[in-house]
Amino acid sequence: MYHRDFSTMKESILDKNVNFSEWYNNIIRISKIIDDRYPIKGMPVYYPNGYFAIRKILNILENELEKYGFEPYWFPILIPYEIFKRESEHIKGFESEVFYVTPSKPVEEEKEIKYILRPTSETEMYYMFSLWIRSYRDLPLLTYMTNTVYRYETKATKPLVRGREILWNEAHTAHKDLDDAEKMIKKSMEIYSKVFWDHLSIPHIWIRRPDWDKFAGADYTFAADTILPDGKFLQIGTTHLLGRNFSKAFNIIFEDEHPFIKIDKNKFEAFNENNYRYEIEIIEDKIKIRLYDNNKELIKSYEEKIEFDEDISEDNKNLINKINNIIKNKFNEDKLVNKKFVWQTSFGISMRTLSAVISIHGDNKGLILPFEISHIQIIIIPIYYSEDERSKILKYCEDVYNLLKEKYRVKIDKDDTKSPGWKFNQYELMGVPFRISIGKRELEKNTVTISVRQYDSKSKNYEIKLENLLNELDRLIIEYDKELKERAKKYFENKILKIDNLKDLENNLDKNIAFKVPFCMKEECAKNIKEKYSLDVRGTDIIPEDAKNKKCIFCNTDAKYYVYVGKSY
RNA sequence: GGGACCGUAGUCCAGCCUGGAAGGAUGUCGGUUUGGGGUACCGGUGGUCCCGGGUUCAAGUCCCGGCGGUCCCA
Repeated sequence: MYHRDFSTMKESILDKNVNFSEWYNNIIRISKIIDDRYPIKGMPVYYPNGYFAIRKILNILENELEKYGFEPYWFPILIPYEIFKRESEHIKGFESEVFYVTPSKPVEEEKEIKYILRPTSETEMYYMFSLWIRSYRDLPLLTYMTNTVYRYETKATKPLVRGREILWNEAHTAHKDLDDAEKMIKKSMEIYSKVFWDHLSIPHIWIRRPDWDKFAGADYTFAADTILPDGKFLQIGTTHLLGRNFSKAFNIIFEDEHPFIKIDKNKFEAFNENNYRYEIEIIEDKIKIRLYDNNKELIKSYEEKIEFDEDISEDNKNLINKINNIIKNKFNEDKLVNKKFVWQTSFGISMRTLSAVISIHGDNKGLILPFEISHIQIIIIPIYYSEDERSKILKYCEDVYNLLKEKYRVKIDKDDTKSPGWKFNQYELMGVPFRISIGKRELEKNTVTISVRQYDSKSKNYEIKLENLLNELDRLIIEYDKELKERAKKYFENKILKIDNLKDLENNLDKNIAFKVPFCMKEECAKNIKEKYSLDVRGTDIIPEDAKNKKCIFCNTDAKYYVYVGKSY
């Protein structure tokens, strides 16, 4: 059942709507995406049809990042264990699933761990960031790395979805203040949505993860979730505001123009030479300043009225001067320190994206790939009945191939041992968008027959004169991707049901959909939901939707926000 | 983290309960035929029965451990 060859296609059970999980497991093998016979759990081998698509997706992303000013870096695959341990929350989140590396054949007595395989690259990169960053002029630092990371998954693995080796692109940035870092978070979501929707037609929503589910070491995490045909959420991209958690652990410090640091919407802080902390809060027309010592004890507090100014930022010279003067005059402070920890973000997209493409666009005949990422975009299939015809038709195929090869990834299948019908089915299975059949008919009329991959039905055929081929292709490709996108949009329309009571949820549990419901935002309640319904609380909208006049549909206490709940991968 | 099921030819499987000669289909190779939606036939080829240990005169089959896979629950 697990490793079907093309030959057994007729017998195989491949109904996406009846048993999605089985359909997925079969399709990724028979459509030449992966070969998971490699004898390590969670580490399959990727065939060209799969690896090419993964690389292409990551290339699209790299281009988008570079347009915004990101630059590629390469860091080693090994991280010294000592460095990995530095950020306490981070290590808590990852230590149980890292691969530990011993530098040579381990001797029984020497069990000391020296290195780990990177499970994600924050720690190794930020070790270097602390050496590179000196001045505000070094910021923002915008880096990305397309690489592999390793996580020791012990339980169920699923090709492309959960494995021990992950191909992905991770971006890491450092900024002078919170505003700048949050702008980056916004931009990262824009870039990712462009990749998911504009290029790959994957419908998705951005969700603010609840605190108990955020990235280890982050202040908050936003995730792009899509929903697969079985109604389960699949996370396909994440972006994290790391705040100053890592810069404090790794000592990533820069010297700024001025000493004030924006730490919240209307809060600043600053430090004096003794490392005493000033907290400056601006509320409507008041400015409040508090001074804390090293033990976080309040030493002095002061407030006064100011003219309200909309622009609360370090760039507002008026405001900064005002604060400076108060501190100088009322707190007798000569010098505030300009050295600050950087604000950081990190975000990533992995090959999981391909599993979403396969799951959402594919049908019972096989894969359907967006034109841009298909390894073979156009397959030419010669059809002939005699030796004499064969050479003429192959020559004609070569002519068509030469016409297309500059612009498209095109291939002629000259294999005589397979019938044309067999080939039609094989390339549809592999998700090749366009087929060009060339036989006697086309040869005589100087045309080609283009067949376009259709969802769950036979290809649509167009007979086109050779001189119109390039123009017609342009048009058909746009139409192909447009249909793909419209189908995906329609697919997603009824995937999330917004409801206010538990009965409606219970009645729809078997409908392969997700839900949006009023929720109390308590972790304990989320745990109960998981236990009782196997549903995860995925989080709120990025700007949470208010549910203050509602009751949490699970525990019936006052609700705070609407959250997304559903089964998940 | 807990549980269920599974691993036999390149692939998909039967055989295991009840121990006694390694099977089928498909692929692959040679040939004939066929070719516009998975041609048909003839002949050949293909096995560390996942690995290690145990029980037994005898293990694919029973027992234990590991590796790998699928699913369910947390």
